[in-house]
Amino acid sequence: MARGGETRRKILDIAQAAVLSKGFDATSIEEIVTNAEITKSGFFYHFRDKNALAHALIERHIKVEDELFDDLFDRARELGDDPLQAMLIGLKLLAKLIEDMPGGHPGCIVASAAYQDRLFDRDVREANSRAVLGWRRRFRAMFDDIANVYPMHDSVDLDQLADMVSGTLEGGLIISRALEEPSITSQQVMLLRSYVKLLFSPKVQ
Amino acid sequence: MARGGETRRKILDIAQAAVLSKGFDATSIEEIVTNAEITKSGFFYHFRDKNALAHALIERHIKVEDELFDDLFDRARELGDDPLQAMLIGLKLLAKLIEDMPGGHPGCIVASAAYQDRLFDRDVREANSRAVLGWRRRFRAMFDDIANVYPMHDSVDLDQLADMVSGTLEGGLIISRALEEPSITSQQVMLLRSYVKLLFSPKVQ
DNA sequence: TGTACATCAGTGAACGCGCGTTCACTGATGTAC
DNA sequence: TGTACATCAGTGAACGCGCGTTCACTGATGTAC
Repeated sequence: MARGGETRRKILDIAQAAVLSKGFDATSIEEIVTNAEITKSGFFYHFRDKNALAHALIERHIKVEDELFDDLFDRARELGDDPLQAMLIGLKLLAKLIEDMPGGHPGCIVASAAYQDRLFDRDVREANSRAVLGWRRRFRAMFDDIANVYPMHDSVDLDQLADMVSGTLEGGLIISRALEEPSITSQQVMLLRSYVKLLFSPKVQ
Repeated sequence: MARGGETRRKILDIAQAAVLSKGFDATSIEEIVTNAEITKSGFFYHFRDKNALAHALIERHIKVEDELFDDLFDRARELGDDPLQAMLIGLKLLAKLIEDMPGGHPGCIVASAAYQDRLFDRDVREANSRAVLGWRRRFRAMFDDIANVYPMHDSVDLDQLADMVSGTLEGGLIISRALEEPSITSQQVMLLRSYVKLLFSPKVQ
C-alpha cells in the first residue's frame, strides 16, 4: 500500500485535468479511480463525498497559484528597481510562463467552477470567492506602490485595476479554449502590460 | 396545442438559464420539460438529442449577441463623429447596458461551453469557435478604422486588441460570478475603454 | 363544400445504464507496555 | 523483544435513483382534389 498522501494527490491531479476539460459534473468518480488505479471505495476513504473533492480541488488550486505568483513577482522585484518596472517585468514573466506551457495553459478551476456554481455547496463557492479576493489584494498592493510613485494618466479605481489582472487571465483562457489557440492568453497578458505602461509611465513613447 | 416555434423558444430560454447557472451536464431534460410544461417526448420532438440542444443554444446566442452589438455600435457611430469617439461611446453604452441588467448579466454560454467542451460534438465546438472569430472580425474592423486616423502610442496587434474586447467581457463575467458582485463586468469594460483611450487619443490628459 | 390524407406538435410508458454512496470487511504499518 | 491493540489505506459487493433515449401512438390543423 502506498502512503495515503500520494494517492490523494494522484486523485486530485487526475480529477483536475478531467474537470478542466469537461466540467465537474461530467467527471465521474469511476473514471478518476480507474486512472488512479484504486477502487471507488478507496476514493471515499479520501473524500467524504464529491463535493469534498471540489472543495479540495479549489483549495489546492489557490495554494499552488499563490505560490507561483509569489515566486514570479519576487523575481520581478529583484530584476526591476521600482514598483512600476517590477510590475511590467512580472507581467512579461507571466506571459512567458503561460506561453511556454506545453500544450497550453490547462485552465483555471476557479473559472470552471464559476460556470457550474449551483452544483456546489456554499463552502465551495465561498472558497472560490476567497481566491479571487486574494488575487485582488495581491495586485492592489502592487498598484498602490506604483501609484505612490507615478501619477496616473487616467483616473481609475485600483481595486478594479487589480481585478483586471485576474480578469485578463480568465478571459484570455476562455478565448484561447474556444479558438483552440494556446497563445492567446499570454498575448492578452501582454496587452494588459501595455495598458499598465500607458497608464503610469511618465513619458509615453 | 401551441405553435411549435413558441415551445422551442421556451425550451431554449429555460435551458439557457439553467446551463448558465449550473452547467450543461447538470441541466437535465427532465427539469427543462417540467418548467416548459411539456413531456420529455415533447422535448425530443424539437431536438434530436441533448447535443442538438447545445448546438441550438450556442447558435441562438451568437445571433442574439450579434444583433445586440450591431444595434449598440450603430447607435455609437451616430453619436460620435469619428471612429475613436464611436468606439469609446460604444464601450460606454455597453458598460451601461450590462450595469442596468436586473440581477446582473446572466453570463455567456460560449464561456460556459469553453470549460465543458469535451462534452460536446465537434460541431458544437466549431460553432463556439465561430462565435469568437466573429467578435474578433467585428472589433478588428473598428480598430482598423481608428488606426487609420490615429497613430497608436504603443505598438499592439489589432487582432489581439479585438480579442481583448471579448476577453474583458468573459473575464469580467467570471470575476463577477465568483465574487457575486454584478457590477464588476461593466467596470472592466470601462477599464478597457480607458486603455483604448490612452492607446489612441492624440493628446493624453 | 366535403372528404381523404399528410403533417405538426406533441403524449405515455418503458428501457437499460451509469452514477454517487454505503457498508462490512481486511491486510499492512505504527504504538504502548 | 514480544504481544495486543489501534490506525491507515484501502477492497468488493450491493443499492437505488435519475438520466437520456426509444417507440408506438394521437388529436388538431393544413392541403389537394
